[in-house]
Amino acid sequence: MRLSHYLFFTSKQVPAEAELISHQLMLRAGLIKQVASGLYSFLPLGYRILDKVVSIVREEMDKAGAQQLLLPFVQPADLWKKSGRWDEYGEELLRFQDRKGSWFVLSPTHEELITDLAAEILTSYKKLPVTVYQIQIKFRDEIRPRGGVIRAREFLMKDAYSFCEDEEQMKDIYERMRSAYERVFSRCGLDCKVVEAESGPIGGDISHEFIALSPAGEDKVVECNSCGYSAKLERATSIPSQQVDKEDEKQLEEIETPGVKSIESLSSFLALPMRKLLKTIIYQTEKGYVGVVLRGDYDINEEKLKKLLKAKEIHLASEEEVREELGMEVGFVGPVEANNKLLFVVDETVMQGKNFVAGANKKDTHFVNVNPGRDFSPYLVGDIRFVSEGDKCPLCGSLLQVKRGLEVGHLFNLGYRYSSKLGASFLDKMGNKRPILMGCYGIGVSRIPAAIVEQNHDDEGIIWPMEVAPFKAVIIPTSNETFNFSQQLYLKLRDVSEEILWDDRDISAGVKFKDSDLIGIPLKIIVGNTFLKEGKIEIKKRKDGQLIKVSKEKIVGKLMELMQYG
RNA sequence: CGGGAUGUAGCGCAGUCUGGUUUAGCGCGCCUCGUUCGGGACGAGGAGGUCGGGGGUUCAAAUCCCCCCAUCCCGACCA
Repeated sequence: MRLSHYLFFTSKQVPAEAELISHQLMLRAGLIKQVASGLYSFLPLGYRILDKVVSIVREEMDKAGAQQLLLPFVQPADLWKKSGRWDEYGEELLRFQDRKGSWFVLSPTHEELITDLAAEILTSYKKLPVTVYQIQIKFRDEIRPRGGVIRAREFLMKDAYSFCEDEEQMKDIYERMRSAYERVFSRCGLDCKVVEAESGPIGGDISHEFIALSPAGEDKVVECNSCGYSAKLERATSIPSQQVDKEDEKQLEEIETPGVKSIESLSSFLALPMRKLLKTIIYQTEKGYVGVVLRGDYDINEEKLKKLLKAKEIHLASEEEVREELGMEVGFVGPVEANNKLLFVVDETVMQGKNFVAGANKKDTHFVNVNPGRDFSPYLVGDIRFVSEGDKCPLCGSLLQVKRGLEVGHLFNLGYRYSSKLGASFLDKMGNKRPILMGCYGIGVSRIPAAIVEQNHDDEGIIWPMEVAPFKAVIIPTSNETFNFSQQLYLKLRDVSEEILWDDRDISAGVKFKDSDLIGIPLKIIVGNTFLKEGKIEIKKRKDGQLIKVSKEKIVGKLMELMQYG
């Protein structure tokens, strides 16, 4: 491809709207262009990258035995009503009417459609198991799109669905998908972690996420360097940093704390570390009000709380509710002498401590030397906190680290949630009607290029791994004297690979070098002074700057080798 | 949804507070000519703007007021 007529542009200036390095570089290299909030065009260079990721995904899915199909982007509402998600999905689901007034949605995901399809076709155990996938546009009306293509509203996703007879088949396919994912991400040049995850609104119990580690990531991951334990922060457990207080239980005492409402201010007011304070938070649940008690240095994990309580809906009680219905004072809430008013759920770390400070349920008053068991009794004790830096690994006891990352892939065992609601069942060997066991496996395809850039860049720009680079090499003539030869070389190389660009633009060599490095082309084929003096063509690697000189007779072979093995 | 900010040429910005010689500027980019030509060259000339949209105030509005739209950032209840 000759660059002089290629639809691309580069920019020295950092676009004002871009915060993340990947977003900035993708805009500066002219890979993407924003159309509206969360909507992006992929320009030819960017599209070639995306297309390579798509090919990798397709190859690995096919190898794993999945069959590609294509489901519509626009779906009728009634399927969503059947599955219950018309009401559950919320405002992220974009709904609209056609000219006849029928309701439709722009697909945020395709479980409904695929289950409906499976219900019709997969009626016998003889067909199972089956795995299908598609690479399709999705639309989620995100509250706040951010980071360019990292969190866009319209995005490209690979979603696969498996249909199994039983858990044994399910496990087999789940594992096959998992190793396919490992190959996909490693071919993309991504450094990924597999972590235990929450399945969120999609449903299901077993779930793993593939996280590309990056400080720009939106997700937090807990990991142990010595035994390899890793999990999403929401799900991670730990051995608390301070195990058991050895001190004696002291006399309960009331103290005045005028206007001291937050843990931070209480900590500095009393000159005590946050872990010696108790925070008590009141939730409204379908079982009534629940007081949640945690050490001051931990944050509450609502998902864990929900599970422990076996509650469907929980939300924080408002200040008015706390004051008017419970007669407690916000800022000074505590578990002591309050068991008659509400139940207390207590984090396990609290039970190991002694002589805490807690709210006295009176304005401007706290108790000191509060001891769990003696001064209040919990209704439930469990792990309801987020792991924090400095906690110890639940498996081996080493220090845990909290890191950021980007979710690029997700595996779910969906169970029977969709098959039972949408009537997808099959007849087993015995002639019994049973619901199909489903799995669902996503890859955020259009987010991958951004994740790669996050992990592969330097001050000059992007450094594409060979397999996803938009072009593998660019021929750069540095002067008029070498232009003609560069053209001959281009014509010759064009016959063996369409992965080579020819920078035939009438501009100075410096600009060509800079552009090539910004865009991230792995190899520069430089035809310049060295060619005029020594008859040698230079090949310079983007990654490490290594310079290789070759004669024009050997250039094709050497290039083929480098393009294949990097 | 709450808070903060921004909207002026393809991109990055100044001008707005204090309305009037501003024909609305500057840098990058773009076009022409010449000199350059191995890491974002230089000179000369040139094209490009309904100042986000609508309404209002005024002799006069990019500038003041009202409404709308768009975009970005932070937060979404940790008492």
